[in-house]
Amino acid sequence: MIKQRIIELLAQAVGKAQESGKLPSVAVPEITIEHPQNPEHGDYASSLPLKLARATGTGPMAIAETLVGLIPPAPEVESVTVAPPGFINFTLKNDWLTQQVDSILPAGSSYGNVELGQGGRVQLEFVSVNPTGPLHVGHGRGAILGNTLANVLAAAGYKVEKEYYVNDAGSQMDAFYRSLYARYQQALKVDAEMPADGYLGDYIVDLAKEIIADEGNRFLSLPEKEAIAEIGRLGLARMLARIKDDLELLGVNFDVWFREQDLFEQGQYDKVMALLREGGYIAEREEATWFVSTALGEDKDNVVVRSDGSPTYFATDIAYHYNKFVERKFDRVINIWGADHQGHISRMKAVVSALGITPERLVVMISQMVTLSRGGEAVKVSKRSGDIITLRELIDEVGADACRFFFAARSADSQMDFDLELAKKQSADNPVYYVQYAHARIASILRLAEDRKIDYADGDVSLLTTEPELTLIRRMLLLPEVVEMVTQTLEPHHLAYYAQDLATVFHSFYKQCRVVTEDEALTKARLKLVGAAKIALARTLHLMGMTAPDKM
RNA sequence: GCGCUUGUAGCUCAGUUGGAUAGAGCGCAGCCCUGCGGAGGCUGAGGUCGUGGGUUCGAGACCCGCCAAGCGCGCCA
Repeated sequence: MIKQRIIELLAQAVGKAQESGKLPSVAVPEITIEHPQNPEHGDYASSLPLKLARATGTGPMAIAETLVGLIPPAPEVESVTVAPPGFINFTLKNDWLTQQVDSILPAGSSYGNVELGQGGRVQLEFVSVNPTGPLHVGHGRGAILGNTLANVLAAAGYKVEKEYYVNDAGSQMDAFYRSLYARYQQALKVDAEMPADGYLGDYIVDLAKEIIADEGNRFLSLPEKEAIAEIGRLGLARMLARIKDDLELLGVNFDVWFREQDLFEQGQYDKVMALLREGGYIAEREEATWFVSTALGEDKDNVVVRSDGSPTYFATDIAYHYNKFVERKFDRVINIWGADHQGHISRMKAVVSALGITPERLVVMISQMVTLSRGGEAVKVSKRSGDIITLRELIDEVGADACRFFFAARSADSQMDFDLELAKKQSADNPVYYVQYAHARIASILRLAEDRKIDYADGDVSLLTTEPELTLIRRMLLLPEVVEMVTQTLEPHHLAYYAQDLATVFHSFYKQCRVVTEDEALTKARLKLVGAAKIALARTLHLMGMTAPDKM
């Protein structure tokens, strides 16, 4: 990557300066470069002299001059200049820029890949909604966040595994099973009351009817406990299938669906509890079993086994994370949780370190709340009451691509209001279409070239000399940097902004430079250029899980 | 009360981890179709970056206080 190359050039200059004594041998801060906002300042700029000035007690301008004199000539770089109060500005060579078109074209759908991960194994666990009801829009946000991140990490050279943790044990599932049983009975004209902690949504009624259609009334004759277990199993399977369908509509899929129940059946729960006990992290008190988080600096201890002998969610989550790190040996685990789980993070980190795992290997991202409104009026959301806007309704209204873009374009840690009216309205004039339109326009140009049987494989990219052409190339070259940034910050929203930026630059180029003209040589060169732009746009859209249409 | 997150243009949001003149989309006021897709291009108006201090060559970003919003602080998950 060119960015890395510039950093190396700078590092070399610093090394030489210190060797020759032109620069005191102080510790050199990490060399960073950035894109100046003013294009007159070149393609890359470093404020290294300003930072070195403090440590060396020398004037930043003098340091900058010294370094610039020691930067070796490079085929990529046109000029290196000093600018007050102590910046070093790099400008790239035009021929080098145009040559990049010839390297993007063969890269194709792998364009944008970087080697950061070195095959490190990363697990991304996200959505993981209790299968007690359909997904709603907030879950969609987490799904898109996780899926986009997975795509980017894979592009950065990590081995990524996407996982959905199915909470098929625990009291909430129990309430779901009992609710379903009550609805089942009611549908068969048997007097039954909904449990006090039951789920009231209509989808349970529908589920009960589906089960009756398939299985009839045979569960009525079973003892209640057995009937609930049988119906529960069927309901769970159906609920999971619906969740899977909804996610697939969004283009989100998982490599592993991990069942909470397995932690018990495979003995991992017992194993991890024994480990914690050996480590002295377990205390018995008030008839319950506690994880002594306070020993690790937490505010309070947490119950792992209730006084009735049943494990808490926290307890199984401990076993689950033991499984991730120790049994399955992921180098890094990224969990995406909803904002309401935020209080769970620090005790999870504490318990991970109690198990002897470096807590830095666990990253928990919080996807903030999505509130809903209709035309500015808030919509209350509650799964219990059944008053929810489902993810599926949203997809039906605005389409999967718009959903993907809309959610991915916002940073995870600021909460967002989703105005359903606005989302609909925006779908006619949405950045989604702006970006996809750029791709379709290029496809149209390439179709024209094909119709006219123009073979541009031998196009000479050095003919691309005008400002709109070079700007477009510069923007395409940013994609690997964006992939790198998203990988480092775990903030996929940069991708959405890049997509818009790239599309803007293309549309502007399109207005100023006609591609297919009488000038055969220039036509071929520009066909190569837009071909490369198509590759960059398509890759960006695909990383976001969106389609890159050739026609709209 | 304590913890996490947020506060930037009328609205929705970026701001590359402390750099040069704070940006985009929508909306608003205009302009541009003799040519590859006008779902487009161009110009303009619009900002005490919640607030008060501090750190330094330099702060929207970092530290402290305050204000406001959301979430959390269960033997729920």
